[in-house]
Amino acid sequence: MRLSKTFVKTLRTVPKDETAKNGILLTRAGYIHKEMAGVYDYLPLGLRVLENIKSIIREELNSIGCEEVLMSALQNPEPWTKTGRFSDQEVDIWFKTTLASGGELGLAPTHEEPITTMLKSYISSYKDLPLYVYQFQTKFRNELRAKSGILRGREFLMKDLYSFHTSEEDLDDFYTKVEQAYGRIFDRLGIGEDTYETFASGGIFSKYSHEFQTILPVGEDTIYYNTDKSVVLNKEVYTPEVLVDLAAEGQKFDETTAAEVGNIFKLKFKYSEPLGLKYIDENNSQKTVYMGCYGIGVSRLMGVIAEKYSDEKGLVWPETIAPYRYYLVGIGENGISAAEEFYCDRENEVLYDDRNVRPGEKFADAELMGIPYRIVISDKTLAEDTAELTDRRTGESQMIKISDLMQY
RNA sequence: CUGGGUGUGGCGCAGUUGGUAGCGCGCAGCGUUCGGGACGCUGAGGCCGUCGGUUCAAGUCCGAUCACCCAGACCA
Repeated sequence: MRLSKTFVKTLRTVPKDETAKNGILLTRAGYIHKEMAGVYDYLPLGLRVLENIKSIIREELNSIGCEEVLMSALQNPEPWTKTGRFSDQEVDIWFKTTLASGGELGLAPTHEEPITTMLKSYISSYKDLPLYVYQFQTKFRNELRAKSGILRGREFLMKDLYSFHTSEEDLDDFYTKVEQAYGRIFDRLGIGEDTYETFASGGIFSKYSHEFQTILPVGEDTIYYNTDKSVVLNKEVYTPEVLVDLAAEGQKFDETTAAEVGNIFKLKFKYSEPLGLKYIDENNSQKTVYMGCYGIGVSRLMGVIAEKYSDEKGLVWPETIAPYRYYLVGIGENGISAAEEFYCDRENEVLYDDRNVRPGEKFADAELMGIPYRIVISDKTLAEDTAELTDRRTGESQMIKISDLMQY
């Protein structure tokens, strides 16, 4: 991308209505634009980060046999009524609206009901199972109070995966596969070190669920962990009985705040039963499908990573999700034409600052935007037949041969 | 939802005892600059969140309402 051609601009001042670091930096660097509280637009750079996060998740889920779909955001109340979840007393974060003809609609806060209902059209035999279906989808939740930049929005992007099985053992097996896939995903996103699989309350049909919590000062959850972090649990289940359950009684636990980036549930029959998702087994008898669900907050992850990877100068994206790998600056007539030559055919990995502004401004924006590597080609470096390569994270520069650079 | 705070050009702000809006950044033009957010000159851009009231006169006073921020509660 040529910076001279995009509508996005960086801001020197801190927006008045952002106080969380992720909101401030992402806004200043031109990744997001706020529409209203908890509702954001993703600009070209922000969209690329989101897409990079999605790609990593997609690769890992596809590798364990998941299939991607895209379901509707508008919700027919009927299946939700069957599970009792269309009630505002049950689920108090619905956005609801009416059809021109008078009927009521909801904007999906999650998708257990519609996917269970949808798959009734496709699952009839044990031969159809297991099945793992996921999507990246905008969810709507009418939060009483949106806050913390993109960490807690009313409209946000989520990956939700649902699995369907003929037995509890099969559900357990797949659940383990997802746990492992999630571990790989968070590693690749650069937050593996600080992300813990955490015991949390499980709802009606299973004792516990698991959350993936990333340690973060502005996180909304409180978690407890033992000395070697082999047992980590959410405050909501930090009770003597649970510690006994986990064979961790008497151990010393420390407290910290964390942001929930993923949550996995063994639903079993919670939705398949009331919605009638059944199959015929080998003996020609009707059985109810076992289900699991597995979420990852995609837009929240972008905020969490922005919070974690940043310094006083701006963002510092991990290479795996950075919108571009290189930030290119040409200085002087010859420097600029060499930069043009390098940029040619590398539009997808190079953010080329071809604006007619002074170098200092470009350097400042390169740092604010958090592009992993900055390449500067100037008449001065060309005199040595080199270009300067600077690492955003360490700030260290090295001179590389122009001929080597052009090989990249 | 409870408590506190804030709404004035694209962004950040000032605006006195009520008298018809100003600064910095940004933006446009010209010139000088050009490896760490340069500078000079010229210029464009706002019925002051919204509605109502008081007044000869309201950004300023009164009432209502909406939005945004923070803390808390809530978070299927």
